[in-house]
Amino acid sequence: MISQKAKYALRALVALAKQPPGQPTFIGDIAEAQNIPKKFLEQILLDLKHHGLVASRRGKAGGYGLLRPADTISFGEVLRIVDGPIAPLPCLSKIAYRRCEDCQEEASCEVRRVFAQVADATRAVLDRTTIADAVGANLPIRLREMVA
Amino acid sequence: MISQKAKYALRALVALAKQPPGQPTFIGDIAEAQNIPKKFLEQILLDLKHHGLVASRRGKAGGYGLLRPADTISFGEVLRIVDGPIAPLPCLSKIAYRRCEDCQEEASCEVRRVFAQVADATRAVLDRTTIADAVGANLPIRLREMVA
DNA sequence: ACTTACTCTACAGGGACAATATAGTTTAGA
DNA sequence: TCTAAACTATATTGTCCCTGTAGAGTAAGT
Repeated sequence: MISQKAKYALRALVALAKQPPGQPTFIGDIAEAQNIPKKFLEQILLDLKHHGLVASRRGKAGGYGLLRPADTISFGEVLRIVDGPIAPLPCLSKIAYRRCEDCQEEASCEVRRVFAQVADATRAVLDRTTIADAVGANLPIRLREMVA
Repeated sequence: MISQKAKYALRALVALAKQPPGQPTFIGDIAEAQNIPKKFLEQILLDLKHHGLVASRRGKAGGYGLLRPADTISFGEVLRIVDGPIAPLPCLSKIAYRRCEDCQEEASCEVRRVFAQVADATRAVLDRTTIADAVGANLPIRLREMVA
């Protein structure tokens, strides 16, 4: 299960990607449209900003916008920022490897071997799919052809 | 991340599968060999027993053993018993479907669509791989050929 | 009977999750 | 300049789950 926070983050990024670039979008608008508690969304977007995914402008005409093109932001990257490692076992994480204290030798661990396959399959989807893909998949067929 | 409990359950089942069938194995022996807290393992095996994966005999010559052949017990089944749904979102679970209260319509949810692929890929591995596969993968090459 | 091992229920400590609260800072526009 | 709207930042709260312990009870072999 991914966290509620990660789901919010992805939905917010998709919403931002649909917005015309250049002019920022209010947190409040995203929160309302996406049914996300506003103060919670503030934290999330702030976090994404610290990681360079979005940019903000303060003041009355402020708001948030994507800092990088939507097709360079993968689901995997967002999940790692918000939820931490994707791997189902600490001993399979690339960004936060940790040995399992309770198993003798990693090389012969049957459980690890199976979950390594799971991790590979998961990463194949999450690191390949971008926010732009998600937005694109939702366009009407006709429109999608025009884009392609 | 899968829970520690699920990891213990899988390791215990693999250990039982390696044992000669017929005679039960002590919880204490498995706990020691696999570095699992004994009382915790008791709970786990009891749970697996209630779900028909293992059987137990009480008394001095008691212990646990697999109730079904190891090649009929999939990793997915064990995980669902111990950790609950495998799906990364409640709205993608087959055994415990729950609508996401906070998203408008499921059909057009971009996040859901992406994670549906993750769920499929994950299930493809977990529901296809059995305890017997895990045990078999660990045999020396020569022996594996003899089995095959 | 007695020992050993399984059965079952209860519960406790810690940490993560999902917010909420509060205080402060910045900017646009009247 | 003044102020409202918006972002920034930190602290706190309540709930739930994970991991593990404790202890009393039950069954079976010797």
